[in-house]
Amino acid sequence: LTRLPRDFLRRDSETVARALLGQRLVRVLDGQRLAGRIVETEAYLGVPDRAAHAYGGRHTARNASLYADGGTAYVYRIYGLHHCLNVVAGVEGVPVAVLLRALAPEEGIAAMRARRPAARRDAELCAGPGRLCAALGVDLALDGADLVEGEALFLEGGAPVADVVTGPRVGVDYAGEWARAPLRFAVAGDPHVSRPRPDRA
DNA sequence: CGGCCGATCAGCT
DNA sequence: GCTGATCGGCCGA
Repeated sequence: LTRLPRDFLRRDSETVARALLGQRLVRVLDGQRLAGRIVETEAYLGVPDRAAHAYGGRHTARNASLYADGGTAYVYRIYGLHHCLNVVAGVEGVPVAVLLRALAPEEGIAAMRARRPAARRDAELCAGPGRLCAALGVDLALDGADLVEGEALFLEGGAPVADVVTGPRVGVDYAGEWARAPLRFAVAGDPHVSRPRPDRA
């Protein structure tokens, strides 16, 4: 139940993406804790990364949070209706981040189910970036939130993860070589990971 | 279980 | 205009 310190997040995004596996994401909604263990992430490397929203230094109203200090939340809407939550890594001015793709639900599971009636099993509640946001009630109102000191959405330390698998990032085929780079990370064999699963060890 | 399709919108990849 | 760092419902097998 100890919070992750900011320096944990002020590193390069690939390091942070690996290190976040096994840590906990906590959302406080109506005074209740909804929480889960992070089991799947993707690293976005910023300016040189064709798949990243900050590719080529792009800096707009939508992605402004990417340029904030490590530990800030970057939330954006995708396909018009879903949301994705990123943990900004690095330091202020460096637009690198880690997309949170899946959680193993631990606390407030009934509340998550109420928000996601389509989920058939607990393993599907937070298996996917849009599903995770729906289950925890994360939307654009939390864009720019402080995940280190904030009260509504924050990160807590968890158990270290021994086996990590890697694979290509999802949905970025347009990004050429960058699409195939092994920048997706998951806890090996964890049933709460989204599909398609990464394979390489 | 796998594949297709519609939903819905901000920034142009 | 077109298209995503997506999901869920519906179809057929």
